[in-house]
This record gives sequence, structure tokens and C-alpha cells, in this order.
Amino acid sequence: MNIGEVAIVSGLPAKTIRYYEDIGLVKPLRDTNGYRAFRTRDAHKLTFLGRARALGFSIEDCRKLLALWADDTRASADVKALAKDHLSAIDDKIADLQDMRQTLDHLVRECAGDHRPDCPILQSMARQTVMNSKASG
Amino acid sequence: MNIGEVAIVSGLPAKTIRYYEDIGLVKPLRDTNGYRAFRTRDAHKLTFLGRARALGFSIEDCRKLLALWADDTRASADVKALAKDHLSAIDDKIADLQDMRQTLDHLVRECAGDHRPDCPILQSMARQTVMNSKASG
DNA sequence: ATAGGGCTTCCCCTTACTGGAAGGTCAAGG
DNA sequence: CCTTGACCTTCCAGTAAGGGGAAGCCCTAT
Repeated sequence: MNIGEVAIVSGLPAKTIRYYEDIGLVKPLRDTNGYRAFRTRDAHKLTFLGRARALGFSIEDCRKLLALWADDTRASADVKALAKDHLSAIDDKIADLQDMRQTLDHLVRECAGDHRPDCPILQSMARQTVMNSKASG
Repeated sequence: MNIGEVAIVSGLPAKTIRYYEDIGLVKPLRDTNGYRAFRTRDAHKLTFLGRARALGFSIEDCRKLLALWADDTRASADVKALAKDHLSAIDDKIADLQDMRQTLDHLVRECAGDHRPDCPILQSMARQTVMNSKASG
């Protein structure tokens, strides 16, 4: 398989596949003309990578997942630990975004959104914390 | 104010403040010794930037917000529009993360997490879509 | 022979900073 | 006067995960 074909079957852009080769995630063979020659298992690996990335795993996590996948003697506990860590990272991100969302939503609701300049959104970002008496030199 | 002091009062790292000067968000004066000399309004601007960034606004959005803030003739509608756009971008991100979260949480619950190699997490990432009969050459 | 599409490498660009090196400045202490 | 240490300066490089595009080779069809 050339890169174009494997791009189609894996669903990844050719650029991405070249990049994955650069960083050592896949190691396709080479034809005599210099073209990359992907075997079926390379394609499977790329599909795996696409799925793992779609679940938000970092490239380095993907590298570990690939290693576990390739290792018949793995313990599922190791995979689960990786996944749980990632899950809690996702939860943290969601929480951060929801905090932002709530603050911003509140401000948006308060803002008249008309032709006048008065704006609670700007006010909330401009508001000086009244505490810095010692730093106001 | 030197950069160290304004870093404390604005809550931003000195590195970040230098970067903001580089990209034209603040324009502090210079002392004869070459040190940046921040005025009170520079400090306010930086505080504003810190708040806007904390709400997730991009640097380019921050640039627009600063311009609106500085413009006495602004319409609050313009600020509100910016904020609403950002709010919906946040909502999109939250939705993406929640999709990931749900899939991953499901897989984690299914995984025994013991010494055995069998792992639904890996299986779900490795599963080949059975559709590609024409591409399996 | 030539056109076109696919492939190659290479380098720069992105976001929003962060780290670090090499060196100038300033105030305190001996 | 000299040193020490904290501060400041600029500049360079790196981060994550690729994307864009140039210059040029390869292959097939006409």
C-alpha cells in the first residue's frame, strides 16, 4: 500500500502518517523507488492510532498503548491505569471549561448588547482588585 | 514599575508580559537603563488580559477586547457578540470532551484491570471496521 | 513527449507561551 | 573598590500535533 491508500483506509491524512513515521510510531518499508510501502499491520496500527487520538490520548500515551497492544503478556491493569489517568485529565478539562462557561454565560446574560458602551463583560475584566495598596507605587 | 513588580500586581509571569509586549498588546516605556517602565494603566491592561485569558479568550480576541475597552464609543453589542462566539466555542469543546469522556468511561468500566492481557480498551481501538473489502489489497 | 497525479524531502507556520544562556544594572556589604 | 546576588536585558530554542507549500522525482496515459 502506498501512503495515499493507507490514508484512506486509516482515515488519517498522509501528512499525519508521515509525521507518525518521523516520530517512530510506524515503520513502513520502502519500495525501490523510495515510496513508503505499508503492510496490513501498519494500516492497522494507524487505525489504532486514529482511534486512540480520537479519544484524546496524547502521542506519548499512544506510544505506550501501542506497546501494550503489541505485548501479549500485558496486564489489562496497565491499560486501565493509563485510561483512568486520561479520564481524570479529561474531567479536569471539562471542569475548567465549565467554570469558564458559567462565568461567561453569566456576563453575557447581564450585558444589554445594545448601542451603548456600558458593558458588564468589560467591567468584570477591568475591575481592579482593591487589595494592592502596597503595590501601587 | 519594573517588570517584576507589575508581574506581581497583574499576576502574570514576567516572561508572559515580555511576550505581550512583543506582540504589541502593551507598550511600556523604557528607563534610561533599558528597563521597561510600566505605568499604572499598563498594569491595568495586563490585569485585564489576565482575566480575559482566564476566561479562555484567545490572544486575538483579547486584542479586540482591549480595543473595545479603550473605545468610549463602543457598543456593548460588539463585546457581547465576541463573548457569545467564545461561549459557543467553549460549548463545542465541552461537548467533544464529554463524548470522549463517555466512551472512555464505558471502556474503563468494562476493563477488568487485572494481570490478564484481555482488554476491551485495546480491543475497541484495534477493532477493524469490517467494511473495507475494496481497500484490503 | 507531455500532462497529470502521486510520491519524496525540506522548511516554515501555527498557539501561547516557557526555559535557558549570556550579559548589563543596581543596591548592599565588606 | 570589589563582590555578591537579585534584578533586568536580548536572543534562541522548544513545546503538541501536525498543516501548507515548494522543488523535484516517479509513473501512467495519451
